Amino acid sequence: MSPLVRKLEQFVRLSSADRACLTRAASERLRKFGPRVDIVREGERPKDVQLVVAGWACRYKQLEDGRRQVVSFFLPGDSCDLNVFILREMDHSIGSITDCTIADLSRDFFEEISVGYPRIVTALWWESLVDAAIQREWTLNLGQRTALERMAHLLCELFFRLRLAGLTNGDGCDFPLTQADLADASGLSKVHVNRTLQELRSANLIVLKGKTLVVPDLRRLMNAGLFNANYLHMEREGRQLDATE
Amino acid sequence: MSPLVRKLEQFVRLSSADRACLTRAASERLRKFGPRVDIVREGERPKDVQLVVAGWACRYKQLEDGRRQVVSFFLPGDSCDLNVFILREMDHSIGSITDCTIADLSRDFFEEISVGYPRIVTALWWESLVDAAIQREWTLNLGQRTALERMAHLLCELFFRLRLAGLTNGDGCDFPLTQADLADASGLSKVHVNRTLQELRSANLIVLKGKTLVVPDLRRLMNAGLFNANYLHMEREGRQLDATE
DNA sequence: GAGAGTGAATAACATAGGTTATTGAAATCG
DNA sequence: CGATTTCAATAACCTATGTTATTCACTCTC
Repeated sequence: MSPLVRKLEQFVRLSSADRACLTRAASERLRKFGPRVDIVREGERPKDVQLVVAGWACRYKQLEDGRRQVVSFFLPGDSCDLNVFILREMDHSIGSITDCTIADLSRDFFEEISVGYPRIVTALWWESLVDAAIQREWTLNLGQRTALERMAHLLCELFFRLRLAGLTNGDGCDFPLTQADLADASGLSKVHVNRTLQELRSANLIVLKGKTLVVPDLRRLMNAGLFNANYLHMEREGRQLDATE
Repeated sequence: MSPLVRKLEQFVRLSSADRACLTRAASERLRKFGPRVDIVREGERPKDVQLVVAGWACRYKQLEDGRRQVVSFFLPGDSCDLNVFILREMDHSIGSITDCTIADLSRDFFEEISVGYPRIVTALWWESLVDAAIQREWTLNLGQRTALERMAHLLCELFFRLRLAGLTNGDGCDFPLTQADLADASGLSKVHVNRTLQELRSANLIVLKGKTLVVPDLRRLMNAGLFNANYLHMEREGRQLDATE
């Protein structure tokens, strides 16, 4: 099952027609990108909604003097704002981190689902509300948490989101971010990210080596990051996920 | 003309029926709140969409140890996320800053406009995309800008948004935020907010006294805050606003 | 109109995190 | 396979911002 379907099913029960519709959307109009290239650039007119079918990407904003902030990560199954096409120009860029496969979803696709696939519409609404909640949480993260808390929080969030998309194996996951990426996302310097990761390692909160992250005890990492998963809204009426599901 | 209508008309041309519909929505189911009280609390089930008819409010998140982050401000005419009612619980609180009048917009209202008022739907889409863009800009603000830039940027944003809603007079506006509010919003300490405001004052970038803000030269304040208004998407096809309109 | 509370200003001092530079180990490449 | 680039680690030093405390000016209230 694709990460997208898997993720959306955490919130809405989808029919097999729904799943087929999503699978089709994620297999047409594909574009492939190498690592660390721009997929969409600030200032361009948004034409489609981008769905990440495979690979990691990020949204980022940059100041004239080069300071750069990653404002969110795209994991497989994530897409950018619905309905962006009503805007005149992008206020941020989207860049790949790893090799990426992107599906472009047209305006027509959204018109199609809005008449024939109400559950998909609900699921996409849910996704966009979660995206907004994540962005608020990042504001809290950058504004209030210390370097150690901030890094622990970020790693928790990524781990939860990967797990939701079915991309973890046990307590580990692929982790292609460099320390420079983490610095851009956390508002810390590269050097301090390094120090902070050392600290997390020596407390046995993470094992991060090569491009693999292992979280031996998620509860402890959550505590270190003051992480409360409520903002990810991983619930469907009538059931709940707990941290270990 | 109400701040809401005035703001939405910056983006979409509304008919008089559209305007009447919005005006009606903003006059039914009103609740009044005193200053500095909670309007919605984290953990509650969202039942309606809140529209601020009058007064200033904010969204905020708090850590267990009391650290508090204001993640956005609500000015008159602003509303919280569309479709929140599909979520089970709020991941943040909404609190008043001044005396506030809030209109509760029901699910039914949104169903009504989605069949009969397509321009309002487009306008609300635009608003929610702008909200998302503002939240990303705050992420950049907290992650990369220095204290001085950050404060200048925040003041620029508020000034632009107030002007869009018709709530400025010339180069001045009401400004009910305390230095503690600014601290919670900017991730700085109260003391440093004070220092930073002094600095902005002595550079003649702002005149802030009592509950009034005057921006003698908006261009200069924008430069100081590395402020680029593109993320507010204040444009309608076929026309543009410039900084002085 | 004295007392209580809130918001702003300022000072003295402390520290978390930034900066610059160097080195080594892996990837990547021609 | 050696050359080049990228990424991670570490050290020495620095500064922007935080902390704690005090005072002053208002405004509210009884």
